[in-house]
Amino acid sequence: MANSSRRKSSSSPTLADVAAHAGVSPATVSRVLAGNYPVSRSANQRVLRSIRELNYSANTHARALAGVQTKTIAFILADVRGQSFADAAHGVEQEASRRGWLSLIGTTQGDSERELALVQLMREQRAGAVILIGGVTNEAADYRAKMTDLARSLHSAGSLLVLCGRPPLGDDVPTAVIEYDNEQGAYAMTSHLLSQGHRRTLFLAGPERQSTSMQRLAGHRRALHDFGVPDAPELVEHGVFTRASGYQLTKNRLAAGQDFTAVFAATDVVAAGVYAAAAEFDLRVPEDLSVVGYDDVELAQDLRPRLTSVHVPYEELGRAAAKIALDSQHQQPDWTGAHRLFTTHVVVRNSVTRRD
Amino acid sequence: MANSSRRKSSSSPTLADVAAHAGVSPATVSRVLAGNYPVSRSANQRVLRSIRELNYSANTHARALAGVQTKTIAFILADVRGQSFADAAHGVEQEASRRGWLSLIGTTQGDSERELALVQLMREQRAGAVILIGGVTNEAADYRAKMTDLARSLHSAGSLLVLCGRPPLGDDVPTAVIEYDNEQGAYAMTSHLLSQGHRRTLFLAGPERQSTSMQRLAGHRRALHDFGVPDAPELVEHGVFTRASGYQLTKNRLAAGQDFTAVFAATDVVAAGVYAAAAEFDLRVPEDLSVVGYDDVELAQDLRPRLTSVHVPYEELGRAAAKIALDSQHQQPDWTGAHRLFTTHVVVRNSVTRRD
DNA sequence: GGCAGCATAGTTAACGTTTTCTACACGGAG
DNA sequence: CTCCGTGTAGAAAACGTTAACTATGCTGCC
Repeated sequence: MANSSRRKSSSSPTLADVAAHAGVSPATVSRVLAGNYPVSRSANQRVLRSIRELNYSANTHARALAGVQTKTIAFILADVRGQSFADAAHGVEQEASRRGWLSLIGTTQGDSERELALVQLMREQRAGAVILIGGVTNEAADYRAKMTDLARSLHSAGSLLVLCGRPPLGDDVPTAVIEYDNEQGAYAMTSHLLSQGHRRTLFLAGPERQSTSMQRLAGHRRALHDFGVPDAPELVEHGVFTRASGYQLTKNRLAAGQDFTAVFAATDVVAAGVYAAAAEFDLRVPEDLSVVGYDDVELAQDLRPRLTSVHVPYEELGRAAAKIALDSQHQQPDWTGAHRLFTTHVVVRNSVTRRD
Repeated sequence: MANSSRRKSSSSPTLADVAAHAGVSPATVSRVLAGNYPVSRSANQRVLRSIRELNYSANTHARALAGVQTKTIAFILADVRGQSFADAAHGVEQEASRRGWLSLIGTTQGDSERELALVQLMREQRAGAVILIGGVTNEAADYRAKMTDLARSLHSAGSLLVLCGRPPLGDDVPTAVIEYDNEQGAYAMTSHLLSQGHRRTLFLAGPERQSTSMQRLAGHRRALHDFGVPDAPELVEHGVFTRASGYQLTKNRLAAGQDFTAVFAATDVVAAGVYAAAAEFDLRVPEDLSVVGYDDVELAQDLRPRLTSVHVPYEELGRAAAKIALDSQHQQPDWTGAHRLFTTHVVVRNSVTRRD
């Protein structure tokens, strides 16, 4: 009495199955579901009951194919384990779910090839918007060209590419950009260090070709220059944004003999590594070594001494990105890209001491 | 010369557009893409060139509708910001991408309604597998029934529901289960505390109806019982798995007068909150108050003193879940559910002192 | 020299929705 | 008593792929 199709007895029921079960046409079922067309009370109830009895759920792909927009927003980041990006992801998620959108997270592990592939994938999936969070690792012309193409094709498909915490692709590329002042934050932090008398600061940067890393380093250098402190290339080390990296780099430096009074870690978790290395060499923070970080994640308050850091409003950044992406849905197709810049500021805690 | 369709001049090019541009039939283009059928050298090249020139990308929805399996694995967790789940997510991601699958993360914020909706959504999206990580918040019959239905319908669609770190739904429900010994870990930790002479331990549990929280509490109670320590309901507080919760709960307790020598926090980040509260009352850890946590995330090593915690192999958990989910793809449809149990163990650091 | 077999190519029917178009009663107004 | 909205229903055409059929020259074998 129930299903007449034999071949797919084990597959999910389709709209046609529901229609047959309820004794109406497929169109009527679709209408009950959409609720955008008058359907008689009795038909409505029968359909609803059949849906429940057959445990029917619509096939999103068919639905998408028929032209219904998939309310999906994608955001792509390097690694979920980084507290800062997780915060941003949370912001995106929050804003998206508030509007009834589904959000998907994809991770690149810092690989720009994988990043391109993911954006491409999201374009194929017809995501309503794609948000890219975090610095760019690859500034090769080839990469830029490909990403530009993707931005254009996303845009022409009614979607939008949002660049969050990374440099724009160019004025003629249809993207929205959300930035925070990386360079300025580092400038302020280094100024703070200098004002406390630190003339030799070890800067633990991120990867050498990573935009976030380079911007922070640039801010640091500019402050040094403005304060008339000569550039000391030997006081810059490149690593990755992990605790292990901070630990290893610091340990190596300390083993080679300490010739700096402070360490500026590119990230709070890197700073945690610095703390660990310092402890191993029986160096007290901040008495023997001052340490500062960047991002101001929760961890900064749990380290002892509490870590002086640069605050970045990651969650808000994510929320703003989602907001722009979602708002663009109702805009004209010729909508011109938004550009927002968030500010950063130094949060002073107890990890820096005065030196003379 | 290029596109003849006018209505959709701004939309993405379709396979038919490519075919027209290359002067071949749609089928040939599809074959070039799939590479599962002989195509002449010349046709192949023309198609490839047209694809590049038109910047074509296949519509996943149409593809999925035509029966091609979407290589997508979904994993659903409460909150990306939790370090432990992020680790698990990383494990899943790692394993999935290793096999060329895309993984999507969805978050529930601990809301079981949202969890059901997400699984439903993933079922609609025809995900190859759905992994649920973390404890269940709702044990209502209604919830169980719905999740059971979803598991069945996922299974009958050739997909699989993997329950990770949460109790099974029942023997007759087609799911795979990955667990870790929550109860045993808590038992071991409380035993450790008792062996150090702590007779009054404040247990900071998670939400009252949360399986992980309840299992840890059960282990704690069993140890108490086995050591002949009378049950003290006033020494159990329920909160959530955040630093703020641990901080507030401990502060309240401390303000009311300390009648315990140790705190067992349900989670490392909760323990971080305990540290903060203790510091505010000028209590030294562990001299004045011993503290232990659960999960053994990176943070445990950054707290001072270093936190004694129960190690849970989250990343491995995630990897195992993905492995089972992906392996099931090649299995018989009547494949019976796997069940794996990971063990946990106490990692002793410096946050507990002896009491007599 | 007819014909099986093979390498290519095109036709066409799914796949499961949504969304026009039609279709048909049923009232009430002229 | 016709005619026209109006409320409700079904038929059928998209949507963009894939895959199962056909269709066509060839090559080479009896």
